[in-house]
Amino acid sequence: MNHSILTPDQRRERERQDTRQTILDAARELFIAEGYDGVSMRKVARKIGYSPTAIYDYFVDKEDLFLGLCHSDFHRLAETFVQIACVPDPVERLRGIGRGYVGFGLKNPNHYRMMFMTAHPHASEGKLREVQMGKGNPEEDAYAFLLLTVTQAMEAGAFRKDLQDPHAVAQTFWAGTHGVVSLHIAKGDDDWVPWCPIRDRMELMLDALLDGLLKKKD
Amino acid sequence: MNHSILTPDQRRERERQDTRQTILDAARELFIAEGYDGVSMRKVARKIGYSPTAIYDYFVDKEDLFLGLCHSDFHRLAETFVQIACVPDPVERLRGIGRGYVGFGLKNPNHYRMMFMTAHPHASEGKLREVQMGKGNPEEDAYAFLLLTVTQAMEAGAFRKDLQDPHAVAQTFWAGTHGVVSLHIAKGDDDWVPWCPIRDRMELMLDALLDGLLKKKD
DNA sequence: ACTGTTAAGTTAACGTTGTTAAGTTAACAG
DNA sequence: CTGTTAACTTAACAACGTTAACTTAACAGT
Repeated sequence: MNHSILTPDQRRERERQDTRQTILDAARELFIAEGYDGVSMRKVARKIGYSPTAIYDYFVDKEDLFLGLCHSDFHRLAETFVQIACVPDPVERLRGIGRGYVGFGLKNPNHYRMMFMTAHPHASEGKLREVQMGKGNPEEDAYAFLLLTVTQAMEAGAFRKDLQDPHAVAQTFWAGTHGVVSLHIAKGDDDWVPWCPIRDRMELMLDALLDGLLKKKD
Repeated sequence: MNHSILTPDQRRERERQDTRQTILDAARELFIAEGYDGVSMRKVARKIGYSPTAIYDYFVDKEDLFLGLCHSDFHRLAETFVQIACVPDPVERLRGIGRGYVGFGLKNPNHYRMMFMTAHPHASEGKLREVQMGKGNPEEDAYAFLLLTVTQAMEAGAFRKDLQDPHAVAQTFWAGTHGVVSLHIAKGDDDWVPWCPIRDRMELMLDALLDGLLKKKD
């Protein structure tokens, strides 16, 4: 092990990343359990035995801390999509993307909420956040992957011929799957709507939406 | 005017409702402009020249105040739907419901957010809230109206014959429209996705989803 | 006209929040 | 040995939602 030959600078940098990760781990556990508003900086600090203000040496504010978590979740989402890339039929691939997307939201409801159900001011003020969240990051990659798949299906002549804009199709597909998962997260516990099983809703959405977008075989 | 023949009890009750409405009006304006988290009880009170705690004589807490606003918004949404009831073709009526629903969300994004994009604990604790938000209120009515329209279209034989559960169809339709409007509210300002016009997205969603649900004419 | 009750509204306060400023401590570089 | 810097702490600020205790005025009953 090259443990002892590290320069002090290197060692300090590694310790810094370790501490950063410790904060992230504790914060993740809390955010998953209690949601964004249910977690305070003081709670996170108490959990790792630090003072609340120490966190500000690693994250500029509370949102930045949560965004740090979302960052790796975007990565996981993109990884899910990459696994789907090997499915040969582009339409089947689309279905897989939909299932992966909904499944991701059901597994990480609080992060999904932060990622896709709350507006971030990011673009208008700070530029640091633009770099962190802007084009080229995993979220962009996820949309880019969806767009690519739609384009491939389009080139294969799978869609209705009046559908020429891959963005329109991709965004509609996204909206459909997002509707299923976000409605479930926000309202799935309300018992005055006799909800069908979430899996059925997902499959029906994929079936109907794709069927309505695809070229009719006659 | 029967102003002077009111008993003191009646007059006081009317004044109470007036004050309540004053609070609601001020709160609405603020909530629409600044969103739920951007508004504090103190801000509302300052706007109407009352002390912050006076509001608590009319609303049990901040959420209750906002729910009071949502209440009338649900009413307005239901009214929009009632206007659609006269459209003869049930499928066209469904399309109208979708347009009305999305339009409502675009016009009242902050209220839409509170109504459909945030989970309320309501069911598990207080019973006052159950009465206010439970079955029979306009939100239920809106869903009931959608369900009724779906059922009518189903009885008219408009849907694929493998679709037997009107709840499944209604919830999928809801999810589709909700996906369009909620994604726009949460992410419509992000410029790293080249969004199509929201109206196009809505129409394509309605087209594709309905087409995928309806019986094929062959 | 006096009295008790009640509603409407106030001020003061509690505990919590996100965040900043200033200070401490220890490790490093020259 | 000294100056610098990173890591971390304590103290504090302003704002929050909310409660408790109080004042003020209008009413009902006698």
